[in-house]
Amino acid sequence: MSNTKMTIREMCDAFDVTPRTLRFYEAKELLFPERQGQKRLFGKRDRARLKLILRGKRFGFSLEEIRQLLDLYHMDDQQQTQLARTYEIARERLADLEARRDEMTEAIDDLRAQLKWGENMIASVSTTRNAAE
Amino acid sequence: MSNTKMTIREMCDAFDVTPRTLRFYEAKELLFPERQGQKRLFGKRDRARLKLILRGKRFGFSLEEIRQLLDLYHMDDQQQTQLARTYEIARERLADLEARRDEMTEAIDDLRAQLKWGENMIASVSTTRNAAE
DNA sequence: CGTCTAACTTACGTTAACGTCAACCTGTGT
DNA sequence: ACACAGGTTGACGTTAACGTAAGTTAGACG
Repeated sequence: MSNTKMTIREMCDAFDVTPRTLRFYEAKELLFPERQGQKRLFGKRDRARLKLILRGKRFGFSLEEIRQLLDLYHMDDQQQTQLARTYEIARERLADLEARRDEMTEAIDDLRAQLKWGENMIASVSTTRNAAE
Repeated sequence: MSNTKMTIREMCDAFDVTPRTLRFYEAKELLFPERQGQKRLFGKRDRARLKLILRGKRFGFSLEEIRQLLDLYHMDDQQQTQLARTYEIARERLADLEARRDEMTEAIDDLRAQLKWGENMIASVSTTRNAAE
């Protein structure tokens, strides 16, 4: 089930990462698996976190930056004092993301234009093939 | 002017990078400044390249991946043989970028929802402030 | 000519994010 | 009881992307 605790190997298979990576993330306080004896058990919370971690990496965030982002998703209790502060950080991050997405859209448009140019090139080359010599 | 060759320092000031970074990029064959004596001179082509490099980095691409992307923008002559192949790679990259942008949009929506929740939290906290004790 | 300044080369140092290896524990099957 | 599969903790190795320091060279200027 989706609410079952998973072993480290199940996690690795599910998310395509190595055990070392999961232990590393725990050491860096990005994940907090329970312990049954000395073995790790990853619950729903950690799976959600890992998903966000991997997503963040794809966006080029460092693990440290990701850790801060994760805290935003984790403020279910306490932290009333820092709540407003955290909220502000979240707004900045959002602005960040939006700016990056816009820039990415720009890049996509650039590349599209480049492809258009490439198509013409290919067409030109195939029609001019042996008219040069 | 925009078509003047720039010294390394001018480049650094313009793009906010260090000399070491520019030399490093040259060593990795991402940039190809001319040489006047032993000094480097960066022309329009290298400025365009550097812009794309920095953009790529913001998207989380490695320098090696960026180098391949740059080659797409550089096929002005020769390479007729590999043109079609290069074109295919470019299409894949484009699909890549679009997928990432979509995922980023998803992340943005998630974060927006989270912020909404945070607003309610803040409101709730400030009205319930001393009703607890 | 001497000295500055800006660039250069060479080379070793650093940080992040894991990989890899050795040695130990522990539950399960035979 | 014994082996073994799967997990664990160090601890050292590796790669990417530069930082940094030391010594060299080349043109500008008083």
